[in-house]
Amino acid sequence: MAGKRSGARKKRSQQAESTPQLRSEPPLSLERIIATAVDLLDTHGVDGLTMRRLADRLGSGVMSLYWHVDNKERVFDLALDAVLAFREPAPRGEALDWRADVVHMLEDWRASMLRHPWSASLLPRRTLGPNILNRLELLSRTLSKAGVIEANMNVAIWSLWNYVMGATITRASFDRSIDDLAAAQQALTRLSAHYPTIESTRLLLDSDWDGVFRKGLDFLLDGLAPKT
Amino acid sequence: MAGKRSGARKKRSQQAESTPQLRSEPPLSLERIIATAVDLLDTHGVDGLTMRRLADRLGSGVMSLYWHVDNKERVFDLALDAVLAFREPAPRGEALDWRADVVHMLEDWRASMLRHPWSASLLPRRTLGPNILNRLELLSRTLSKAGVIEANMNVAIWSLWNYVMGATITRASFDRSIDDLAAAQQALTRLSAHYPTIESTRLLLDSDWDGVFRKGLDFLLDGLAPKT
DNA sequence: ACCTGAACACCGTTCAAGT
DNA sequence: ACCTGAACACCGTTCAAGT
Repeated sequence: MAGKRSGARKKRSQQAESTPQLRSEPPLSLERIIATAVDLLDTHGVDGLTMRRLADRLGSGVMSLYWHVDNKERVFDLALDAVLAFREPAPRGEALDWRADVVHMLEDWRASMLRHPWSASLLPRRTLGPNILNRLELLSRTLSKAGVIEANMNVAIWSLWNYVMGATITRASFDRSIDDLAAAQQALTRLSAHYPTIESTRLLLDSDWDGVFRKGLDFLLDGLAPKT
Repeated sequence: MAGKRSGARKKRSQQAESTPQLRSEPPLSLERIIATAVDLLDTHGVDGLTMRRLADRLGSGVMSLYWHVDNKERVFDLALDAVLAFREPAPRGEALDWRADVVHMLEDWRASMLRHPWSASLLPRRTLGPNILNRLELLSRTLSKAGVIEANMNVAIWSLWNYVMGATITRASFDRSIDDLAAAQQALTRLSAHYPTIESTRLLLDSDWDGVFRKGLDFLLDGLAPKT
C-alpha cells in the first residue's frame, strides 16, 4: 500500500518502512529551496539547475516549489543575491585609507563570485537584489567620503563595476575549463603564423589573474582619485 | 499526393502547387544556417534560438541542420564569431598615435557587440573563435609597437579585455530593459532609507554609458602606457 | 552527399485537486 | 496554508532510413 506504483519517482525517504514520518525531510521553505539551488548550481553549473532536479533533492514534488516561488527566473534571482551577501565591516575611524577600503570591498566581491563560478555572468543580466544594492551603496559612500564629488560619482562606480564584472566573468569561465584552455593554446601554437604576437606571450596560459586584477584596478583608482 | 499528411509541420513553400521546385528555398549551407541563427538571436534573444525554430525559418527539417553542424553549442560559437569580424584598417604610417588606434579598436569591438546584444555575455564563456583571436592579435601588435614590453603585455591585454567585456555586458543588459530599469529606480527611491547615496545620484538612470566607457578606458591606458 | 520523421529523454508551467 | 500528479507544449539529439 505504501508503494503505490513501482515506476514512481523515487524519493530519498524510505518507501515501505515502519515509521515513514520519522527522520523525513524538513518541510519546504524558501530558504531550503534557495540553499539547495545554490548547491545545485555550484556542482552542476547554470544548466544543471532544473526545477525537477531541485524538487528531487528536496524530496518533494516539482509543483510544490511553485507555492514558494513564482518561477525558475525567481530562483535564479534569489540564489544570486544569496551568494552576494556582504557583512559590512565595523565602521572604523574616519580619516583612514579609503583606497584600501575600496580595494578590499571589490576583492571581497570578486572572491564571493569566484566561489560560485556561475554567479558572475548571471549578475549583469538580472535585476539587482538587495545585497548587490547594499554593496553599491557602501562603495558609493566610501568614494564620497574620499572626496569624489557627486558629478563624478556615477562614472566612478560604473567604471569600477565594469572592471570587476569583466575580470570576474572572464576569470570564472577561463577557470572552468583548464583543459580546453591548454587545447586552445595548442591550437594557437599550430596557428602561430596567424597570431604570432599573442602566441609568443602565451596569452591564454601565462596569466596571473589575481595580479592582473589588482594592477588594472590600481590604474583605474589612480584615474578616479580626486585630484588634490 | 503532394500533401502527404495534413498535420505535417507547415513549410513556407507551397504544398500542393503546380511547380513545387520553383521559387523554393535555396539549399542549406553553413552560411545560411549561421546567418539565420544571428537573425533569430537578434530578434528573440538568447533563449529564442532553438534548433526547431531555426529549421522552420530555413524551411527544412530539424535534423537536416545536424548534417552541417555538430550540435547547438556549435551554432552559438559560429554565430558569435560571425558577429565579431573585424576589417583590419589599412596599416597607416608608422609613428602615429597608438593610443587613438587602441581606442578605435576597442570602440569598434564594443559597437559590434552592442549591435547584437546577446553576444557580449556569450563571448567569455565560449572558446575564442578566429575573429576574436584576430582582434587580440591586432591589439597586442599595437601595444607592442607602442613600446609595451613583453613582460607587461598580458597584464595590459587582459585589463583592457576585462574592462571592455564588463562595460559591454553591463550596457547591453541594462539597455534591454529600460522599463525594468525605471521600475528598479522607483523601487530604489522607495527604499531611499536603505540606499540613500546611490539613490540620490540616480545611479540606475543617469548614466552616460559611452562617456563612462571612454573615461574608464582613458584611466586604464594612462596606467598601461609605457613610461617615457 | 544531403535530408528526413519517429522516438526518447528531458524541460517549465497550468490546472484542478487533495489535505 | 501547503502540497500533489496529470497533462500540455515545448526542448536537443539518436537512430534508422530515404534520395
